[in-house]
Amino acid sequence: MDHFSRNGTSSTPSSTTRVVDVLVPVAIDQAYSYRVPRGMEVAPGDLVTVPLGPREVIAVVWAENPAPDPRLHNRLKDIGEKLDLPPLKDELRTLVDWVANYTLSARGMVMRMSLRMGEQLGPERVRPGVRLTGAPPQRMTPARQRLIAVLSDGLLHGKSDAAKEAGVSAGVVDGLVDERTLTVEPMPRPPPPPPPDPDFAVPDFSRSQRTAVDAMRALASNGTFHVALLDGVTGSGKTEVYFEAVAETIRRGKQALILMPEIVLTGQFRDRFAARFGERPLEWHSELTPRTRARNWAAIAAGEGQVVVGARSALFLPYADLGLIIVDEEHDQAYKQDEGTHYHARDMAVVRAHIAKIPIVLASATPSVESEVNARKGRYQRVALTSRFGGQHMPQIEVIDLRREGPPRGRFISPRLAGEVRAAIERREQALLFLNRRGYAPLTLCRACGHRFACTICDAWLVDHRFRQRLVCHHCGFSMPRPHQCPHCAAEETLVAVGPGVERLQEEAAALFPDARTLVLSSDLVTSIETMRSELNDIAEGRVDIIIGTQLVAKGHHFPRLNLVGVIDADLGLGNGDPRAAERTFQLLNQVIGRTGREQGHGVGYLQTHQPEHPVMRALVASDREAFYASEIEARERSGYPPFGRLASLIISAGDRPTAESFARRLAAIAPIDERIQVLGPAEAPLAVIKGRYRFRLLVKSARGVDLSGYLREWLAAGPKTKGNLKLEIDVDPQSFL
DNA sequence: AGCACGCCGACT
DNA sequence: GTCGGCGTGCTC
Repeated sequence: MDHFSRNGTSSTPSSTTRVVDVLVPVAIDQAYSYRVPRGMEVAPGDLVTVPLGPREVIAVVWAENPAPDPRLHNRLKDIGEKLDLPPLKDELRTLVDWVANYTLSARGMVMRMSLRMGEQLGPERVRPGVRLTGAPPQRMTPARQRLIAVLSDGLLHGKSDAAKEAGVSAGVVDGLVDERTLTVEPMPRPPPPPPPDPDFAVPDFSRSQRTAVDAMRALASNGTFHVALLDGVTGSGKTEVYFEAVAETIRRGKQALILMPEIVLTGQFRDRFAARFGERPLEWHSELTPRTRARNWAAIAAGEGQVVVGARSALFLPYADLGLIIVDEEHDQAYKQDEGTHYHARDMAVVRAHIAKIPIVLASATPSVESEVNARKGRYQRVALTSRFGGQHMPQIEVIDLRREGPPRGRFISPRLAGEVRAAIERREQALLFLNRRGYAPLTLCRACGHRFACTICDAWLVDHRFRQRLVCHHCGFSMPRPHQCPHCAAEETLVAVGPGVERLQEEAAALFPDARTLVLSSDLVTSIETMRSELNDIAEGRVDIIIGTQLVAKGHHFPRLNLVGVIDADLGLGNGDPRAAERTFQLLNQVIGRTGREQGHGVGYLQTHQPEHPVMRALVASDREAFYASEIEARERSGYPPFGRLASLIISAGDRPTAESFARRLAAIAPIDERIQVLGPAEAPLAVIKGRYRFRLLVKSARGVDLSGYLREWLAAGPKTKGNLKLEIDVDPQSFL
């Protein structure tokens, strides 16, 4: 028992002292108990500050605690203060508990995602303004003259704005303030932007869109829990159609959340939104500055931000009155968070909609197999948009069999594809060469001794990046200068690049089409959103003939002059043992080829492949989506993979192999017996070493409908304690197997 | 001796 | 997650 009371706070609680359970934003699952100071009124959901160890944190009152643990009675501390912010609603607290339970992560960490408002919650900084009120200064200078001219209207100008407009430094402004020519007044706070106008510009919908539009409006006005799968091919006007559900939600005075997989989208998206609603939506993503983050958080909590466009973390925000969720590109893998709390934002969005009893729309041109099955079984309402808007045709797709008509050794563009690209350029059209591989070459080896350059701390080859003149590990970021000598046999200039990357493809394209203007779009070459925007603009304005890109080009960009896509290696994503490989390849290739023929209506896609008979290639060539889903659903059902069975993965990692392996074995050995559940492994994880950590994996496979989280919780509670640098990562419903 | 760094456990 | 405590090992 602690006899040394801290700060005199640990006096014996009298029967009148109220105690509440408070969830603190740290990696702790239980709520902690705090005393409520006399005169303070708190209720579950309230934001408070509490002392936690040596510091003070913002936390949330989670529940009343009428019977505090007697072992803690003299250690309970007081709540600091109650913050003047709207409380977290029941609905959000239930979601936090639900997600923490499902993902087996600490509730404190899940709650933290709702409190990500930055530390800038204090009152808005007042911007100083200046006004011309006094006599001209004794000494007039040209700079002072210009400033006075700018302020001659006698109105209040922002101090830095006025200086900028007059082309003078802030010192000149201060000088005139000292001379009493100008007076400083606080700038009034700019009024919040007007809410989006649901009737600003309602588009004329085509006949084929109208049914879908009606469904969207109906779902939004019913306002109850309901899941719709908005299934529309690229170019069918999906966005404009789901905007009608958003409009209806605004009319009902409620908030709408639009989730997006990649925030790069918001540039073009923002403009489309403004064209429809006359205002911009509120944004939420990791690139926000702390100030904007705090402001947007407060606006969302106060119900002022009526439409929020955000990345997955926007799901956990404390909306004052959420009435609709849209998950755009619902099939996108980027919705899965793979560190900290492992959650799938699309799935948790459905959970939130269910808890809040509101409608949700999942939109995609290539729905995830999970959502497709739900639509087929009638659990989700399917709202289909089957044709492209404005008379555009679906692209035609052809296979180039690399076994029969492949390029010469060391080259990657087949003669037929090269011919088609040449013809396109001659027709003054654009071509896109797609290769989902950054850098110059994925492997470098020594011709003399066979030495291969591998990362020293990961189980991966180093990727040659010629543009940066370095060999780079794509898993940990390690890099080294490109050597000229083999470190193994000391031979000079014997190193050869093996396999293609986009940089090498550009080299080949430049050799094949010396007069064409080429541009590489790859995430590692994107220095800023601004240059990316100007490059996209160059493409749109026709200043580029051949675009060479990775996955980055598949995401939502609109290339008006593009009519030809060549997929350099259509097999790249297949055959790495990942049960979702086929689905992902189908979605990615479909999306890339969907970039063509958006305006002139005769897009063609060429798939270079070694396996033209693969169901993915066949379905793409025949434009037969049904065939793909039918074969994929059948395969999943046969093997008991999601959504017909459930998976969880446990990754055990440690600084040395034996520690990781023996822990994994001990854990596997005590897995509770359950005839509906199989525990597979431990096996070395697909990437056995990352950042110097040795990784083993246990795969838990169960029938559909089994409470996997409950099973895992019970199992792990009885398991050996993780200690030292040994780490156990739990991923319920894993998406990727790497 | 003095301190940088890493590991460990507590946090109501 | 974040802090302090404490051990190890290295040095103006």
